[in-house]
Amino acid sequence: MAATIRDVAQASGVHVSTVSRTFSAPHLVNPETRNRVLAVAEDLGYRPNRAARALTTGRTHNLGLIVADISNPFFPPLIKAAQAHARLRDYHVFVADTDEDPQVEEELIQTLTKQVDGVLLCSPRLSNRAIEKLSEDVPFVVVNRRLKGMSTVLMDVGLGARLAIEHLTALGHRRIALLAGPAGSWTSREMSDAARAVAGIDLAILGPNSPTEHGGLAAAEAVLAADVTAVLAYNDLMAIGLVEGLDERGIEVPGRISVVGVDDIVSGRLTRPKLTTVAMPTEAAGRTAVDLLLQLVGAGQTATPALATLATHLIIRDSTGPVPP
Amino acid sequence: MAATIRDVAQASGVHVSTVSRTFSAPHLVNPETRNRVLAVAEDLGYRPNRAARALTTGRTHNLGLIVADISNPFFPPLIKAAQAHARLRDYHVFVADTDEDPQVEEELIQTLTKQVDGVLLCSPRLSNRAIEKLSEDVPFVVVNRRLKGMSTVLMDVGLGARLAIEHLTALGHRRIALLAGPAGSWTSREMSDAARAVAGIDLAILGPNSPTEHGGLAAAEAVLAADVTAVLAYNDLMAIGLVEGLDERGIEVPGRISVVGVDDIVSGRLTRPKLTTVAMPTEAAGRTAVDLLLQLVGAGQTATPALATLATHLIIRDSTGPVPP
DNA sequence: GGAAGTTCTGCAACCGGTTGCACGAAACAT
DNA sequence: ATGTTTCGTGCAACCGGTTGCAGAACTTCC
Repeated sequence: MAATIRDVAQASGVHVSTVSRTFSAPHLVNPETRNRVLAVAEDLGYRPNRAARALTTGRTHNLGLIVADISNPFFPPLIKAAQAHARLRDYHVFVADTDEDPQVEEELIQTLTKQVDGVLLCSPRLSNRAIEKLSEDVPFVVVNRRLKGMSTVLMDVGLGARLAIEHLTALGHRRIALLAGPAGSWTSREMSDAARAVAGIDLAILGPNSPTEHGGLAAAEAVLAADVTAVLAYNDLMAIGLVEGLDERGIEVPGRISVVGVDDIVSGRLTRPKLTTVAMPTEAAGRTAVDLLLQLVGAGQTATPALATLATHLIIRDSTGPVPP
Repeated sequence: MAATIRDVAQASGVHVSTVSRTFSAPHLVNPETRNRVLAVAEDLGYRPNRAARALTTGRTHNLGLIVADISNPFFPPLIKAAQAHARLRDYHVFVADTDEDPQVEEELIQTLTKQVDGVLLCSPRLSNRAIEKLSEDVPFVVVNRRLKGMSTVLMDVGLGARLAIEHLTALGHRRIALLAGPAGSWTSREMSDAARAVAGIDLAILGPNSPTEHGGLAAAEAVLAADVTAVLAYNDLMAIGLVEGLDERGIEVPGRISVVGVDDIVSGRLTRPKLTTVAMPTEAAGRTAVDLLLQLVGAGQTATPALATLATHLIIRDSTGPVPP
């Protein structure tokens, strides 16, 4: 089997504690000894066993990352960035998918708790109370949900919504629909609040809707009934679905109706017309979340929760145009 | 801190070993005692510490899942399925992204080795020799690469390529280009072998190319130079990029050139024209891989490597049409 | 030359579980 | 009544590291 610390100790004629220190506190051991130990360790292919180390130190050097749906194209860049960033700091990442089920989410967190130093919760579906309860056991960073007393990374989707609406009003649109997301989504509420705050427009809020292509497709009828010239959708998938639905009914985008999405997923750049959208700083969010979490982990219970708000920006492509005459 | 096995033992007036058995070998303990212990455990919120358990049993109940690029839309469904399937069997999954870098891949596997019972390697970029070497330390299942003596899940992309080519020939195409993927990709070689085996066509193999939208875009010129009427691309991303590149040059798809992709990613259903493509059984692959891996883990070194080949099928949409006159 | 530091290493307990072994009590057979 | 099983539980060693404490060897300073 794989070499243990005792094999190395024996082979290099020192006590196990010296070998241990060679790896976890090198400055405490004589350079000469250290080199000898390192040489032997290298020779035997020894690598410290993280699970064993975790047992005494209480630090697993693992993080948990929980998302509602890995297949939603919004998440992979975040996961990727978080994972890469964590790796640089010598942390591994468990990724778990809750399938949008709060029950699963809770179980997952509970079984993961003992194995990680902290958990990244992305767009959680759990209630605030449940999250607060669970956070007694393990540090959390929440992404895309405001939760007092907890470290949080927010993407300023309110800003994005305002930019989008302003872009539309600049094009002459006055009657605008907001295609809302799932009920209870923080993001969705944030968007409608921001949109309502823009003066001089006539806003129709439609929803809640499923945050998928299909949800957008299904909403086409409601959009037409609302008699608007422009739509801001909860996310790109819905926007794409909506364009499809409008197309089926012979409504041109952006000729008759302009459409704006949110997320800037890859697909949005590939559809015709190319989607005007609010770009989310997902990679930055992943990295920031890991930073905040490690900060929390390092600080122990004395931690002050931090709040990071990341700016969003509007990407103007081909799905928006001047209001028809 | 969280309750340990000793807390439970004390509170229920039995020895720690009895508590341990209550969880890991219930049949060995008197039902009455067991219930008492369980009640106390429940009361104290006790959950067994997996890391500690791993130390003695040698089973971590964790799996590693290594992919080249989480952001490539081909992977998330596989990750999702694998992760969900593993969870049902009480396994957690580390997901790591190598950024297509063999070096990173190797390091990742090495640091993960001690923490997992087995590793799922998806479309590895490492050399066969390196993989064989690493497999001495931990069981592997390789997805999308044939490796003798190792458990393997293959998606029959050769079949897919043949179906695609036959579809094209049925439409009258004779001069067909194959847009290859990265050098050293098993999938890519498999596709060209299968394509070459189809009689009666004039096949141009173009590549290697980067397996991204940009790679497809960049290949547009080469495709035109090859003077073909149809193209089979290594994957959907490239196919979409290619359609884009052709469009920029005023070449209609499928009017002048037909294009077929591989993977059936969501984006392919959203582009205009909708992409004809070879659908890959990614979810099934994820589940099968987990099954094979756990089988291997259970069997110890006596394991016989297994090979699972999953069928692919062709989805005909709008990017292919009859050969132009 | 002796006291007071430094620096390095060893000892042993500990982290939170698991498990082979032994032993006492109850159940069964003779 | 005695001998043999079976069952349930306790004991203690062990998994592979970490770490507080103690002491040996070597400096440094008066």
